[in-house]
Amino acid sequence: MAFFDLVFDIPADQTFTYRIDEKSEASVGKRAMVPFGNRDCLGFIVAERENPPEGIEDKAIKAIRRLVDAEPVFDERDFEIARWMAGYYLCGTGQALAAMIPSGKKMIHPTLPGSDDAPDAALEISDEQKAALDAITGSNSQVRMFYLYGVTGSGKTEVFLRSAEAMLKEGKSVIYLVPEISLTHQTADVISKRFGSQAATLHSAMTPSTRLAEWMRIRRGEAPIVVGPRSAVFAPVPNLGLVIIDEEHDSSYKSGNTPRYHARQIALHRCSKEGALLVLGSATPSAEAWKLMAEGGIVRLDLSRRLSGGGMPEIKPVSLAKTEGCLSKELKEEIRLTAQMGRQSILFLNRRGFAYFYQCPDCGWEQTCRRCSVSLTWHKSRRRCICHYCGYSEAPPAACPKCGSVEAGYRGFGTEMIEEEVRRTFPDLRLRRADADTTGKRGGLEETLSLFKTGMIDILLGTQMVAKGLNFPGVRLVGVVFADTGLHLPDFRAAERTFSLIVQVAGRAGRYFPDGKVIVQTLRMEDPVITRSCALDVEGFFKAELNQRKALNFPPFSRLIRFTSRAREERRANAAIERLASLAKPLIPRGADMLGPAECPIGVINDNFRRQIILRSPSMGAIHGAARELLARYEKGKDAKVYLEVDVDPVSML
DNA sequence: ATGATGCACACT
DNA sequence: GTGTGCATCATG
Repeated sequence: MAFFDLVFDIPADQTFTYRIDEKSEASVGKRAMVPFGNRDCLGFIVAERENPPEGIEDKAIKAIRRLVDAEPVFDERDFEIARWMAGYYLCGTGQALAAMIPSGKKMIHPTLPGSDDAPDAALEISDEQKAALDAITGSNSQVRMFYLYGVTGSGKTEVFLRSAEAMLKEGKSVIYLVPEISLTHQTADVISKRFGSQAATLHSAMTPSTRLAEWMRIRRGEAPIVVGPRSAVFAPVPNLGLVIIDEEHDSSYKSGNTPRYHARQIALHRCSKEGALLVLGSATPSAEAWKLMAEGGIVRLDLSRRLSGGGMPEIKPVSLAKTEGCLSKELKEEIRLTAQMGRQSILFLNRRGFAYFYQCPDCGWEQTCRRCSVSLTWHKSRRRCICHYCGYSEAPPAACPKCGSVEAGYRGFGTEMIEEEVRRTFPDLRLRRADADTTGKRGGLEETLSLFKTGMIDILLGTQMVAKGLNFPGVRLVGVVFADTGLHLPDFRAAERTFSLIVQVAGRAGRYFPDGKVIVQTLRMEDPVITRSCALDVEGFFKAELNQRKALNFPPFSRLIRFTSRAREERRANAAIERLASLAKPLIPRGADMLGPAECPIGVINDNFRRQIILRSPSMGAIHGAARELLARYEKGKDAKVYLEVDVDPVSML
């Protein structure tokens, strides 16, 4: 008789012991179906033991029903990552393992795409690219982190690829992360083509069984380069030498459900544990990365020039003040002109408007919280403007305090509304909308994009997702319909995201049509976020933004852990967060503080009321213990019908 | 997470 | 005296 400890995909961090006949194939690293409570559950075998644990009768030990895997799917290194994740992200070890390992049961081998014939003839690379490559490949053991900072089209990808090649030559493995695969498909294809069958791709579109087959191929060392979205950071490559994170600023690297890990954080941990190099890259780094570069923790490698020699398109901020509807005179003229030239326009709405905000339509002034620097959200029911970080609220002003306008009121902006106006203004032009509503059906986006590519559409109107569709030669004009939308979000990263988005849009636009034009509509002509993004002044933006963050003690100058209570009934959500807050108070260490309790920026989602507290501290170490203890104490007398969510290093604060 | 179990109040 | 709803508890 042999005994094994298993963990499950449940929040409780506890191992359970099972028995099995001696002759069986059970071993650490395999998964097994076992009776758990009343039902059968998939568990991860994490340890073997001689005897059942103390205090548990032999007859209480159940037998493993059957083994799922013929060979182990995880090893000691994976398990270490899982334990670290459980500690860092305050989840169960089993939950961490479940997030890492593809859920497939049997392995279905994917049909290998393409063949590995001749890689493209070696292109010449620029001096800058060469310098960057040399820095990376020649890095001594001291320097482990690099950032390829450069505009779209400056040849980051080629440097990434060559760094990877150099690493493979040394017999080491590479993990190459790209943002959500659905829209970065081509990137992944380019990479896997270049490396032929040496590359494994871990799509989110693959079935779990196919993914598991790839996972095992990677683990056997048959694919030393792995390309994929955030979950690929767990790829079980032997002898990891390099992790590349392309478009490092992209928020899809942060998981949206438990465990809410950030691929960058996991990569950091893996690289230091496994002695690998970390190379990040973007034209618009995250504030975290920028600060690290400034401090020298990450070596910044600049790619300042566009390879094709093309310049940037003209980026013109245009005021929306005193504009009826949502299309300025300039934008209308440019749309008309573009159509006359037989070319295409993209109208870009940077976010689906959700929140009503209190704002002056004449000068763009709006209420912000003095302590948190976020916009106050207008609450119609309470007739107050409320800060979602600290709960501060004030009455809406009768007139704009800045320009005296009495037109101030709440307003929103939606794609439907814009669509209608564009159709009305340009009845002769073919318009197509691409957003979550219209692409919900399978292939919707693909179809729209291919119609657009073949010139069957004159104007493409859409959200985030069309930003990636900018690589069409027929496009001349990009209009950012309302750049301020993102700025209204009650999130301390609002400015960063808005800035990043505009620069990205402009960058992509310029890559393919340097003769083109970008119009950025705004009510805040003098807002530094708008002016700096239109001037592509990344340095200037971060200088100001980091000063601001420092003054207000937000990341990257502090670390956050956010607790959210969620309940059908408002009073339950309130009671839970109040209790949590009072439990938290005595646990807060010196130098740390607590924000809230307050309503979440989106106070109700799906008929669930949401409340939050945020623990903040200069270092994660200082609040980790407190958060752990808080969770333990809270769970003791946990509130009924209330769900508690924990988010370490939250990215979206909504 | 998830489902069994035990308890309170309601109603045939 | 049984039935329904919800809170509590344990899962090996």
